[in-house]
Amino acid sequence: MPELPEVETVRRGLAPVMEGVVIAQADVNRPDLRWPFPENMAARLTGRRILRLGRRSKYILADLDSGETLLVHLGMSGRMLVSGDPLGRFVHDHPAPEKHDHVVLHMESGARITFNDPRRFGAMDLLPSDAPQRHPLLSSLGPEPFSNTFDGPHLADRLKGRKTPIKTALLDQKVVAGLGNIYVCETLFRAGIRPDRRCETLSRKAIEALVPIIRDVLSEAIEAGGSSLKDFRQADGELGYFQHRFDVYGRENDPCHADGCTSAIKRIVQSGRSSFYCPTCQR
DNA sequence: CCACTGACCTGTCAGC
DNA sequence: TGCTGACAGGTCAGTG
Repeated sequence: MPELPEVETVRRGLAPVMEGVVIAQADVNRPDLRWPFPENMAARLTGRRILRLGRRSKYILADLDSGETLLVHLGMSGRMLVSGDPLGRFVHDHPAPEKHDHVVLHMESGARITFNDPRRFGAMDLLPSDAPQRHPLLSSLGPEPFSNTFDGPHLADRLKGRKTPIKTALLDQKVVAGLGNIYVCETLFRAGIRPDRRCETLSRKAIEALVPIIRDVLSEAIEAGGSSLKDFRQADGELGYFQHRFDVYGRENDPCHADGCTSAIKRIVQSGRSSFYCPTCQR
């Protein structure tokens, strides 16, 4: 579900409750999510202090004092909810257990982190902290959108001559990490480019101009606490608010937001996924 | 290497 | 009310 802004929002919510704190107990309620959990995951988490909570693309990475890092992916419907923090930053009482609470971390502080994922497209794994990039899920990821290695020339080189639609290319995590369906649609609206436009027909200048737009869209979404459609919640259970600012995503037949434009937003399906765009503003 | 398809799961909603 | 089918934020394996 969650794209980079939602994952970053969750990470920021979890960090004050998890960083520097020992995992007193780990409940692992089933053998797998999308893939089997690593061997003895509960035992490898129990008693370990979390040194730092990081993020790479849509993955949350918790460095442990054992030299291992816990990798968490929220898939489409995953949530990580905090309850019962005694320091009062999270006032929520522990909720009653729910159907899809697959992993529960009981922190030494009294806080509890519940991983709930109805569709089970999420994942957890343990990897060596000193070489996270060797993990198969991380090894072929492209640059982080906010890093210095993601810039106009990189993107232009990466897309040069490709016949694939720009929408598909921006969803490709090897090109840039962290974009998903929502933020690609919003980016292309701001850029004035139709989602079905083939990369090879775009000028180098037009491709380079996408870089600051991608950063703007993502940082505005992080600022708003992500986007809540059906499932997404921040770590404290609150909704995100960026969905109120969508220009195109989910707005089929609604009026275009651009000044003076009287067109309605269109929806098309590209490689099995919906794309939304304004047929007048995007060419 | 590139481009496309189907698969993994469950829940929700629209339409009949 | 109840059934059916379409659809959902992601990503991988398999095919040509």
